[in-house]
Amino acid sequence: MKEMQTNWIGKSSGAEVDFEIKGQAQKLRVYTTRPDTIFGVDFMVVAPEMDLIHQIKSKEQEEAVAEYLGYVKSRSDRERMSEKKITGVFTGAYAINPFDGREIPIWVSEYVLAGYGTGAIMAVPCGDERDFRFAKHFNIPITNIIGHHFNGEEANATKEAVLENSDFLNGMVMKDALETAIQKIEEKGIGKRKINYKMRDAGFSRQRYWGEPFPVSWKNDVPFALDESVLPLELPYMDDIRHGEKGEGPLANNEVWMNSQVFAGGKAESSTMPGYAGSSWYFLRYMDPANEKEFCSRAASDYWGQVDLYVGGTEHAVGHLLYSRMWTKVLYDLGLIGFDEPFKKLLNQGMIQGSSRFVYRLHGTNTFVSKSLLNNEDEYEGKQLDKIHVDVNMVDGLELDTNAFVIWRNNEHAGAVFILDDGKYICGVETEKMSKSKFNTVNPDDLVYKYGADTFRMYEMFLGPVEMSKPWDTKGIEGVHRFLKKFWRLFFDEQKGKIWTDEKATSAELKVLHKTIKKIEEDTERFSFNTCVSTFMICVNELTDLKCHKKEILNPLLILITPYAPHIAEELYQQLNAIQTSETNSTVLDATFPKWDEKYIKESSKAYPVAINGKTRTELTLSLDITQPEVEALVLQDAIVQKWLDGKAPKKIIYVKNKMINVVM
RNA sequence: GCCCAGAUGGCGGAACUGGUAGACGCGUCAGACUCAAAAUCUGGUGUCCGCAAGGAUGUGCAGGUUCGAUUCCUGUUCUGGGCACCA
Repeated sequence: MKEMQTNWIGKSSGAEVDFEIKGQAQKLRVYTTRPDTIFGVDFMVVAPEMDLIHQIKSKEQEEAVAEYLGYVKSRSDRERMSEKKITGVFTGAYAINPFDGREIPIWVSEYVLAGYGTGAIMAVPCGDERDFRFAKHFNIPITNIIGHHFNGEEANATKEAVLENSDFLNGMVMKDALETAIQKIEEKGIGKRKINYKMRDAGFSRQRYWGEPFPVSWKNDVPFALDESVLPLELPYMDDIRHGEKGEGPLANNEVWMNSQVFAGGKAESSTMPGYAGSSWYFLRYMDPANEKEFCSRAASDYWGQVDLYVGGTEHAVGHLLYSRMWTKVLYDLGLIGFDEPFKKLLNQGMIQGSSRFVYRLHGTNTFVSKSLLNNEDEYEGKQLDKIHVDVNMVDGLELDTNAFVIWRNNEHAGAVFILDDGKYICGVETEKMSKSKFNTVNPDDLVYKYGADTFRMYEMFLGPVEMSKPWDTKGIEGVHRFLKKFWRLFFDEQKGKIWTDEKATSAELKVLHKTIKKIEEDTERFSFNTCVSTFMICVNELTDLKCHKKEILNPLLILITPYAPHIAEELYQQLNAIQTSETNSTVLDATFPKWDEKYIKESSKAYPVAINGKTRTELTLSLDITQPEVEALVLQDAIVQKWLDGKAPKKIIYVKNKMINVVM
């Protein structure tokens, strides 16, 4: 998560170094994260957009350079990104290595980006894969400064190698040499340490209606901030929110707004702010929503403090989390709030994935082959196959409903021919992100309708640990539903109706209740919701066995289960306590969470597993305050232990209180 | 390619600090209730040998540490997610 944010900000540390250019006053400034490799520089590369090229190019290379720049211009950004062709041209100029005076050819290539660093790099082919490929492609000799770590076949970006051919860095491990090199560069006055950032998504405007309007006024193409007295600026109501004529935001169509007095003679900005503008700080506003003077009073934010828990998937790592952290830090630096991180704790819930289904079409035909007849997914009897997503709702398990498939999406596959296996068309399966384009989405409404929201909610929790991703599968939802019905039967009987009593609970019943409270408290605390559900199941099973219908037990249990099955808990709570809706404290949500008491749970003995050489052979029930010598005596008396010892004396007997006993022979 | 996460029965998973592997649920098998069905209840269910008692084996794979490893260490394979010319 931190890593994703770091990548997004694009923080990298290294140095900027100036290289003299042979026969010219100009210098070439490069940015590198690996100054330790400065003796391995075999060529320089400048981004095609840099003006410097025209100043340094030689007469002989002028034409070639012009031709290359023309070629680069003809390519779109997308092409440059997707086709990783190795292209470039020599400028005819040479840089001078400041340490050993070596002449280094300066090239131009599109693999270097103008927008990052200085738009120029020092290329070290033995340590950087891109540089290596470039050097190979243009036959530039490669200097090896890392000895056997470089095999001549591919670059090795290690920091662990001992440097060679590196003058004053010789014999040093690279990661240590890094610091030495930077110091030397600064000493010589030819460069300095530098930390670089590259925000990937810096655009802060959207051409749409919904979003906060910008509090600026445009005058002669210059934006001026509005006076604070006219804030907050509110989005005007609009019926028609189509784009403006030139693709601007919909606000552009609202003449009255665009020229409103608020903008003091200027024009409004037609774009609005992106979603994260508001989502980055709304939790602060929630602390003091009616405040007319400021976004949130310091007293309110000091009182409420940081958000205790942030639950979100990793997909929010940069979009939302990163920006709220930034907002918070800015507000903290301004002294407007007293904390510099918005959230105390982060919980990354896993993603519910889709289980996709595929059909296989013979390329260029309307014939589909059952997966079960294929040896691989690419071809069938020498013919190429197309692997196509099908709607999971037309597939029962793995078997495709071929009739539904034919009429799917307006008879798209009318006239389809199927090559079946034993009368069935078997689909391929893959687990992927749930997405409409993959036709693997399922609608939770159907399940809520059939089983109710409590069952659905509990089943989702029962699926497994929250932070784990897994494909959606409704197998097993019946089990949770049965549990809730069984829970209900502790209160109501189909014939007799209400069956709860005011009788005093037995110690066995209290034990069940209190160990449940303890476990639910602990597991909820560590977000282990799946084990909470199973704890409730165990509790209800035990109370059913005990035929316990006592209010003394059932009432605390209802409070306990409220976060897990809120609707059923509320309903039963109201009935059990004969609450009239007009009464105060009439909801289970206002009830006090039950506390467990050690005295009901405490055990005096334990059934210890007895192992011989680590393998469990029998069990011995022993008092918890028994001593080592007592244990040894009892263990040696045991018939099964004696059988395994076969007359020999054990080497030692390991006894771990409350855990186990192991006899080593 | 790089980074992160995961791998345990037929299935989802449990075992929290190294201490009875498989809790709980699904599925399945057998039985009870019923004219029948639904609902509900009882019992069995990792694999292999055995009538049983019992034994062997078992947490992706190969090693290691330990009296004892799903848990710790080294290597490796597969699956999912994210990033991807950022020097």
